[in-house]
Amino acid sequence: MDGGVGAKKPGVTSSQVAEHAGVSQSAVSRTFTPGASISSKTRAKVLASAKELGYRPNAIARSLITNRSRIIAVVMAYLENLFYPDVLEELGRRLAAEDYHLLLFTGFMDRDSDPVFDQLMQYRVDGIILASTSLSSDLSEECATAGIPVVLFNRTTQRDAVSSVTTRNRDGGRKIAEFLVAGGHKSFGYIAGLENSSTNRDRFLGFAEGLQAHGFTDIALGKGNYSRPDAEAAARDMLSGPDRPEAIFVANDHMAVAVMDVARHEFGIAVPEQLSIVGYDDVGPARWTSYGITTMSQPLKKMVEATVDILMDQITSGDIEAEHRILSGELVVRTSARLPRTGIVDIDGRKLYRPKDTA
Amino acid sequence: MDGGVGAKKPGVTSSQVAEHAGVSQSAVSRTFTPGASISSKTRAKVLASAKELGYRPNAIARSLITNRSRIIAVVMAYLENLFYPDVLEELGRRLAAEDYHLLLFTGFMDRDSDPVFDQLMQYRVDGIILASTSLSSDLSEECATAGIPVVLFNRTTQRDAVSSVTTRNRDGGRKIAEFLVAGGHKSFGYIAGLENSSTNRDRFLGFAEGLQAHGFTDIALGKGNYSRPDAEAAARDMLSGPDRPEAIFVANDHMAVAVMDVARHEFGIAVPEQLSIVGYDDVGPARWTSYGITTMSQPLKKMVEATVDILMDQITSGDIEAEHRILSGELVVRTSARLPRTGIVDIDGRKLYRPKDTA
DNA sequence: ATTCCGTTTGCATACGTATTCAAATCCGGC
DNA sequence: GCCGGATTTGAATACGTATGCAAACGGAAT
Repeated sequence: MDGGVGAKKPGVTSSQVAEHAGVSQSAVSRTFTPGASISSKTRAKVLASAKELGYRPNAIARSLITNRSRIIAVVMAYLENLFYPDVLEELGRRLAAEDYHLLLFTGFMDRDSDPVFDQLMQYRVDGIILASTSLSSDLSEECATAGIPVVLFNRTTQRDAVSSVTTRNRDGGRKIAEFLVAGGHKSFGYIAGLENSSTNRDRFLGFAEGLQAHGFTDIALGKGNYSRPDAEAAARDMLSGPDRPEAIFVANDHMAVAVMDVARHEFGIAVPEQLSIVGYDDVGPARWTSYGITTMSQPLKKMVEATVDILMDQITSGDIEAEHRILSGELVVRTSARLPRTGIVDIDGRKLYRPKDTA
Repeated sequence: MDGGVGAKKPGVTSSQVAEHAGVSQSAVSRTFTPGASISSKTRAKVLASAKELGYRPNAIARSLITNRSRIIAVVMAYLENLFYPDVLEELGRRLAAEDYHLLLFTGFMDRDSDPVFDQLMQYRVDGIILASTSLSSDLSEECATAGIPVVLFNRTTQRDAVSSVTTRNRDGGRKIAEFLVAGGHKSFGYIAGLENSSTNRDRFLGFAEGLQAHGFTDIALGKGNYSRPDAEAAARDMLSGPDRPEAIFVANDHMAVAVMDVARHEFGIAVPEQLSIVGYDDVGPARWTSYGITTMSQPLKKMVEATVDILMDQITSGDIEAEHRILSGELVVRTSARLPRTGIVDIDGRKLYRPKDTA
């Protein structure tokens, strides 16, 4: 139709290298296939010719025949929350180490990320990582029957078909409750993430349980939806009421920072003297001295490691059985919340909350 | 179970669909090729069969024959600087709109990103975006002869072979100098990014020029290398000297935030009363009320748009001629620097520095 | 020299799709 | 009912690589 446009140069093929080196195309292929049967002599010849011609194996053609793309699809949202760029970077590192590559899909918030699913499948990716996103049940079913491993990162689902990597969010929420109660607080608030996310549900559940164990049943609620503007609005609402809570647990640091800004600069509230704020994730800004957020850490590197482990296992074994890895974090104590009298320990530079009794 | 290892299920092929629909494989192909010659009747038949069998065109096989992967490689570093995740998200959006996909390579700092180059080329990507990274001259040459467009994002290079998208960093630096001089400051400091990056050079050049125009030739220097720890160290150094500057221009917001933390919380310096800080980028944290960094904005969306435009143009035209797009930013005035008496205008909610005379 | 076994090599084929070309079909106008 | 042009169809081939298989090779033991 359109005359003579878009001419990407052909590129050197293995046959051309073969001819130049005076060997068969098979020999060239074997030269670049680790563990293939080839003499060091012809191998040297091939490598010389390849270098001279500027040959590079065509991964596309290779994929077609091996039925392996060596590509992992990553679907990720909330990139403005620094936790996820950090995850992305670590994922890139670890996948590269396994000689896998990362096809990124962004911008699909917490709802099912079905729109990108077709794209994924068309590229015959070897695995899928869903960070802060999920998949409708029939699609995860489809992955299972297609033999493509799926790992949910920082989310879980009831469905059995897909694996997941999370931390003990419920324990984390409970620990935060213990910490705040031990700190002498008497009234509490919770600013939620997206309400239908498992992470948010579990954190709140644990928090409520922990408070209830000490007789506190009343929790002021706000909806932050993991978004900074929403969290600010929720904070304004919660702080302007007649009896504002003494302590607020915010579902993640990204929002906790926003809440702190609102409290200090819009309401002139001193943190932690007049208000305690606790977050979750232990993300970069939480450590900045302007904030110093007390927060439940998530072991990012271990989580990524587990994710890649699961994928590699399932890819090489061909056995797609849902596996759930649940890791633990620490309550990192900084300056955004009033301290309990006891239970704070100092471990290689970090202050952690480790009370004696495990309730 | 199947005895072998790693059995990804075969997947439905166009031939299977063809057989099921009672047509030829060509017909199936044409059904999924927009603008191909096919009757609506057979098209309907094919679509029905495709749906029933769960057929999805194999992008890998398609690439092999069209010589187009519809994949763009993005090499990106400094993901801990929120500017880049924002870029990434916008890139993802825009590429998806053009039905292209994003193969991400991370972790290659400002030096040439040659290590990943082989990987890129093996996947026969249709284009390459280098954000805060460069390529050695022979490799960019290789791209040119291979007909693969390359765009540098937020960097430039002398070499003609590759395109680039930047902002007027030199003008930006100069404007910041004007702003600070107009604000009555008498002594100045500069905390640099990576020294061999064009962005850093240009910003400093403009800053020095602007100061010199008003007779200031002495600038305290620190090396931040675009890294938070380095910027903190440089700030400590600069602020602990006997005559610390009244105003510091930090090469980007990511570092400016760190410098501000050090000044306020380690040295107890009031900002902006005792020290003015100006950054660059207008990234998320610069807007947070704890910081309120006065900063030169970079028009992120327009930059990304220009980047994708260049790529699409060059891909469809096949004409790889280096193109350099240079956009302009604004000096966004917040609370981290003392204000000049005049020149501040209010434009839909943002305060900008727009002096009358363009020096 | 001959035999035998292990290693290396080349031939042929397969992967799943797009596209060229010629054959087949359609449709309105006579 | 037939013709001509436009549209639609299918057979064949190509894309660049990996791999099963049989043939060729190499060297050591006889």
